[in-house]
Amino acid sequence: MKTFGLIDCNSFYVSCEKIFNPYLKDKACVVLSNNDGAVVARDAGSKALKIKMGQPFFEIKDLVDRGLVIPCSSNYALYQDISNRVVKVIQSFVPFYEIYSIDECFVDLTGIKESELESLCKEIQKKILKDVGMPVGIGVGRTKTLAKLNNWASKNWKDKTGGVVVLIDMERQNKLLTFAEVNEIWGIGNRTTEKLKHLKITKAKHLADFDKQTLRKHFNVNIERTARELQGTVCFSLSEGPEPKKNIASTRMFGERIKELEPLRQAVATYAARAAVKLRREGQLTSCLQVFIQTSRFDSLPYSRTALVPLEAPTDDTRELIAAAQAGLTGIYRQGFAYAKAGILLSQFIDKKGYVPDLFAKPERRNTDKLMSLIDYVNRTQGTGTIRFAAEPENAGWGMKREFLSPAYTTKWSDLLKVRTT
DNA sequence: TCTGGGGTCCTAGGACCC
DNA sequence: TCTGGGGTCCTAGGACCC
Repeated sequence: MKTFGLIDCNSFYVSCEKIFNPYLKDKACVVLSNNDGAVVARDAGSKALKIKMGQPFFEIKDLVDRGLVIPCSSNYALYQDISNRVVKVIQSFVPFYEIYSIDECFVDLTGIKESELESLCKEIQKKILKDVGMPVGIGVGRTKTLAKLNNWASKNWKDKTGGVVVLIDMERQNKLLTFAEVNEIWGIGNRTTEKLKHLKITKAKHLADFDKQTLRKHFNVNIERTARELQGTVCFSLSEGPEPKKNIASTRMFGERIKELEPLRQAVATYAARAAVKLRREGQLTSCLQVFIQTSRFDSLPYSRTALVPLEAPTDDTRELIAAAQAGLTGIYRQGFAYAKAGILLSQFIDKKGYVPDLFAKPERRNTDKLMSLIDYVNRTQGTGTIRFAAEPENAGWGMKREFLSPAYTTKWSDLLKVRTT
């Protein structure tokens, strides 16, 4: 029998901001998306103010102006660093874990006595809070789906549970399943919840008990697996070590609308360069690049096109990707629209190790690796943007708006927190 | 005026093959 | 009037996740 745990940071982005800014501690606080467009993270205080996930900033601006809620622009460098620190603590307790997202981590607790699980979890929780300053909730169950649901319970009944819910005994687990709505289950979204209603499935327990054949026929194999997991049968196992990515995207809304081709060419080049860095970090070559541009989906006259640019040979060379992106853009750009967003998608990867170049490959490719790894090295150690391609502008008018940005407390010497002693 | 970004997996259907 | 069967591969679109 297996035992899984899920460790999940509470209001992760907001908690990161609060670690370094004690002023925020007792305030209601939200973190905004790129361009300060919408709310992407809320703490208990902002939830109490009925601020919703994804709510546009202008709708809560009034609350901000009245000082009832403090906004922060998103600061991903900070969040990633805090995330790494949390994982480090987890590592020191558990050898087998899966980093599921920036704020969640599955752990394999198989073999630990049922009577000891709760105290172990409390200890992990305490240590993460003490060493990193991050509050977490922990759910433990017989499958990943159950661990996730128990984690939800740990947050939903935080006061009663202290943020730790361990359910190994299936009778007790089933009690929770009769309480929990079906849309609280991992893998069951809005659409599926609506469809399940027609089958009179509204609680987690209904789904667990439902005929698996019928589920598979009406939905798909994953819904069937989810239902089995609710009964305690392991269908999803821990995947250790990150799988190689199958797609890489780099997309952004612009800080302001763009009408002309030239700034679009710059934007697309900038995103292509960013995607290329991710690609090289993965050790992959791409054979296909997609570039898209779109107006706002709220526009009365929307326009959205994607160009698919096959590459002559698999590559991770920024120069080739920029050229491909701009060539694709030329084909889809139409005058007369106010573009709000553009992006690059890379797909169809080949592992770089073991790739044998085509007999007819262009000879200049030979310089690629040295040049690219030098650029990556300089940018990694001296700061992003130290070396740019000419196609990428230094300061673009359409660049990101981040009005409420916190300092890079942990990743930039100049932003280090200062402590004054008097 | 102002509405996120980056992923994964599954399925249906078309193209193509023998 | 009649019009194979079975297989693979690829893509677009849908649904989900954080």
